[in-house]
Amino acid sequence: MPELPEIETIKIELQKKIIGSKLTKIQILSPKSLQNEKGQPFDYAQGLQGRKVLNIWRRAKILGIDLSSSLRDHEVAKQSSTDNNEIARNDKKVTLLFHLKMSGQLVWKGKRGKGKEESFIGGHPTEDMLGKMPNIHTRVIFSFADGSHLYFNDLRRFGWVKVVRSEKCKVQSEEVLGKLGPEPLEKGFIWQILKTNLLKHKTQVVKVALMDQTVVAGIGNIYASEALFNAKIDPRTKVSQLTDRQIQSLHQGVLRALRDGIKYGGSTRAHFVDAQGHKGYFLDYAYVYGRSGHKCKICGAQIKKIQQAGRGTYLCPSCQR
DNA sequence: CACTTGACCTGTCCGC
DNA sequence: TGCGGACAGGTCAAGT
Repeated sequence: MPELPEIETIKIELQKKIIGSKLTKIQILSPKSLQNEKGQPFDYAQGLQGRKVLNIWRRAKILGIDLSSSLRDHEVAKQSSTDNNEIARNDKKVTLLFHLKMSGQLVWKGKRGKGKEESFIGGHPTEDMLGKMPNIHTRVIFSFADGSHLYFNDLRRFGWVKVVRSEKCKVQSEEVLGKLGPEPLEKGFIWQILKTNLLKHKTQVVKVALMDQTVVAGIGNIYASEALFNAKIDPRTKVSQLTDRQIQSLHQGVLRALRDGIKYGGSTRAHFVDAQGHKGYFLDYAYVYGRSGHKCKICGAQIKKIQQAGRGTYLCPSCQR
């Protein structure tokens, strides 16, 4: 379920696990999944070996892992293209960018302390989440000097990992990150900003505008439905019809949905220790998403599912009007 | 220009 | 049980 809260949780957990670790090996099981800045296959994995994890960050739904410059000199691989060598020059810092899209997962497995096996998973939920690793959906494996591994799994192969120059991320270049609006959980995201950005899409329906990454970064189909429920706004309302008061509620609704997502989705599902496999995840706590036909947790009315811009939207016809 | 649809992939679930 | 079709959390390009 990779929207902002899931990526945020992965960020926090991975920070605990791999900052300072040295990359020893990268295995590419699906060549299209590991890309260079241009989106072409990155075939110079050797250029990443020996680098250390400096920092892990998130922007919208993108996770970034900053790597140091290479500690050793590398022979230029004969088979690799010029482009890829340029990106992974051994004197330059590089960053791994991850986008999980619909079905991506990041799984970390390793031993900490006295040989105790630990695992962590974040992203799309599947039944046997900690089953075999790697499995048939594993696309890239990153191995570290301490014997731990980070697995990038992606059933539908929409997701990607990109190797980019760190300097491009510092300036938040559109070229590598895409066009992104404000980070909703940062201080500067006040309701007036939401209003200004929404009003650039006056004719659109509010739910569709909320999912536009240039309006607010990181909201996908689930949290858009949940935020509108929290705000008691009908998702079919045109942006131009919204009152200031409604935009204020929506602003609060967005924050609440995302924070709850981090609280529940994050901690209950994404954090696994000793393969204990908790089953609950954010959708168990959702008010409307995925609950069509069920009773509204607030008023008891039947939750309805409609179609907007080709995507499912869930609402409570009684609470949201 | 604004908005919708299709494509990218592979899997699951539901009805017949 | 088997089979076809609809559907799935994201995003970009192409089409209307």
